[in-house]
Amino acid sequence: MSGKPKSKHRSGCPVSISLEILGDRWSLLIIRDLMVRGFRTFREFQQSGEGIATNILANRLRKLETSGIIGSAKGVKDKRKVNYRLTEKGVDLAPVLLELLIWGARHEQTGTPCALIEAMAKHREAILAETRRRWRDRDPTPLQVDGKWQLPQGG
Amino acid sequence: MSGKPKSKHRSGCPVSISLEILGDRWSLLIIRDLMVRGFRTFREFQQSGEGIATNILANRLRKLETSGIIGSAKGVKDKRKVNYRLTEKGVDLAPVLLELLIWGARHEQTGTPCALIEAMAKHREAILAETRRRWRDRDPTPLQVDGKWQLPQGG
DNA sequence: AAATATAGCTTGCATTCTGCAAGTGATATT
DNA sequence: AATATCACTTGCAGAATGCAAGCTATATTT
Repeated sequence: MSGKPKSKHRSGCPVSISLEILGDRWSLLIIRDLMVRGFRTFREFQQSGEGIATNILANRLRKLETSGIIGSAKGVKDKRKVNYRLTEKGVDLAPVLLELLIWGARHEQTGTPCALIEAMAKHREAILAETRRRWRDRDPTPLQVDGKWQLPQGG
Repeated sequence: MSGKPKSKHRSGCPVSISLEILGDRWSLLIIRDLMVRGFRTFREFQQSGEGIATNILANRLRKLETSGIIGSAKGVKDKRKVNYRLTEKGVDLAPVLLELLIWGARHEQTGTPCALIEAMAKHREAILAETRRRWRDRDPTPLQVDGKWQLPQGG
């Protein structure tokens, strides 16, 4: 019953508030795995290849859930498993992720072919529309498999 | 002359590499201040209102310069001052910043009016074009003053 | 049914990063 | 000449991170 405000932000700037939630090395990678790789479980995130420690992963999943970006549910077939999924708030991060991808691919040595980068920048809206559609339809197949994009009409 | 690779990345994923550079609570805020508020000096960043510590600020400015996102030059009138500026690589972060802004404004309590958020989302391309133009023309006036956007035809 | 394996964490500990206050050196102003 | 300002640097305490090991619940194998 205290009169204190629940959240104390550094400032009212939306960018600042977004960074308080997402501004670390791991959170957006987890969201990427959920969004484009179709990962659902703790194990999958852990073996994602980036080498996140299990305590950090558990901590980030908890924070993302608290922030309303992801949700979780126990597996029905295998009750040991916990299936994570993006919320609408989470899938709304698709543009952020896509812009980070385009920027990194353009300016850093990532091995991404130039033509592919420019194609992604050009078909930005189509990629985002497909991402949202897949989420709405609960389409479980990954958008990206082994680094290759699975888009309609081969964008 | 060693055969070691200069940079060891967690993975080749562009998102991952972008986050190794930008994935913290402060870097993108400094870029925001350069891009939309017209800040140029250490003092200005420090007094930006978010409360960054001076050692962290110095560290981030150094890292951003090493990454080629910003450049710096001693002041000509006042030689104590160091003027920072975005490089092209830095200004290419405008879409990332804008998407973070739109996401935060949509999903968090930032006091941003709904109408303004949707206007920004709608006029995305115009805002980005204006940002790039201002950078190319070295237009020194801030894009945003006291939280109000200074855009042609009042977008 | 008992033993073993797997999934999703938690714990302990050493290292690194962060935040805060104070201090420093090079200009600039009074 | 004294004082102020700018851009940092330093010291230190506390928080976050990375790594290995352990733990509990459920599933699979024998």
